[in-house]
Amino acid sequence: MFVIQSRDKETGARAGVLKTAHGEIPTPVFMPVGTAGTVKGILHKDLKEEIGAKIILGNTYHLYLRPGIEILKAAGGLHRFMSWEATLLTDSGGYQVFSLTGNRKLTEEGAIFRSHIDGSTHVFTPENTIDIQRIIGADIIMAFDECAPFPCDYRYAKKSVGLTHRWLDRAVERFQQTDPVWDYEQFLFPIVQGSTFDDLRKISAEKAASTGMAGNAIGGLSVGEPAEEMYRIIEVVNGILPFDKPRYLMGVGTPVNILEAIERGIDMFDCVMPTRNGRNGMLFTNEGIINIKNRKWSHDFNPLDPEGPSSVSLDYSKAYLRHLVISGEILGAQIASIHNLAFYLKLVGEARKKIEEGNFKKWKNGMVKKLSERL
RNA sequence: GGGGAGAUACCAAAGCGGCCAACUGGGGCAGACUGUAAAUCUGCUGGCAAAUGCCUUCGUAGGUUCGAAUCCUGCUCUCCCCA
Repeated sequence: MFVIQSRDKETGARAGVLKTAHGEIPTPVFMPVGTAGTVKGILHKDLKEEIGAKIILGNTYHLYLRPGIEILKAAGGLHRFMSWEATLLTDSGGYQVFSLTGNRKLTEEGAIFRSHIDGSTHVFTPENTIDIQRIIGADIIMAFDECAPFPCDYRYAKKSVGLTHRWLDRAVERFQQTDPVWDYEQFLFPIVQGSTFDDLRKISAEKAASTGMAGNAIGGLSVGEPAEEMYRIIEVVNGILPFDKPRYLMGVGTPVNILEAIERGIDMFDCVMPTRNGRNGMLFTNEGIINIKNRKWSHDFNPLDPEGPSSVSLDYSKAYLRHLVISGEILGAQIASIHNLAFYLKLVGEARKKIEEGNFKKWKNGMVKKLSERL
């Protein structure tokens, strides 16, 4: 499902292509997050044409609660339900184990959740999250894990990793014993955990690799730890994960985080930052990061981004977007999201090009400096 | 002409003797957000020192009181009802 096409000589960066039943995806790739079966506020047409997305995410926890698997099954799976014919990846709900602390209880069997919608109780297990993801029908599905918080003491991290590994065995077994509900192949990715402890991360990477799945993911990062810790862990883990399989760094991150991770051999990314932060007025541009709500943009009638990653970046001015976002207008959220996503996709696309051209390192260093700028 | 109600910081609106530089909304300013419980959340919003402090504010001019946005008197203005 994955072919590496070129490698950077100075770094661990690589360019490849990811193949699923719903298309070919050049890597490195950024995957917009569409938790509830929608990248909030964005039409699929814009996702494809303006942003250039070939793969987006869905979330098992959210889709299971609403609309529910009965409807998703009746609809013919999520692709059909949401009319998205390109590739889909679903997270298992593992992250909700982390973010819904207080509404959940962990046991050996799985996680007992309280629905954030109506308070009802549900249980997620490694097995039923595979079953649910079979029905949802994403091309790439994730193992159910525990995403440990940061900071987290060694004892807890070790215990947590152990649980995640036992859950992984069960998920792989269920995955191998079942067939896709729909007529195409699905791939299961294990998730490496271990907090910020190198030895735990090593054990976890070995565990993930040993499953022989088509790709691997690194979870439990960008949860509050310093960026340098994250980069170190990526290096440790990528030293062990199979080289010829795709590596997915879950939930990361800022443009700089992504470039640093590409340099260390990551192929896939997802993050809510371009959409959520965009809705809240944060814009990633070729000039630097801007808070469009700030007064200083009130009379700036220049395009959002003169280098225009998307047409909206050129069609609308900073002053206009500021007005829309401050007024709470829906269009503001849409324009900001489209622009930011296009920016992210273009950035990783550019990284790919530089890897192929053999001058990734130099380009990356220049970009990191530029992208750290706060305007 | 007669009767009644009210004037509070950018706006709206509480407060009706000390705990009031003054509740709360809105607006304004800034910040946060990393496998989306998020079109959400947080802080600040009289001036100056910016920590404990000091100074000027509640239509206006006086008064009562140890002490007033809060009580009394005059004045100005606004709104409502009846003629």
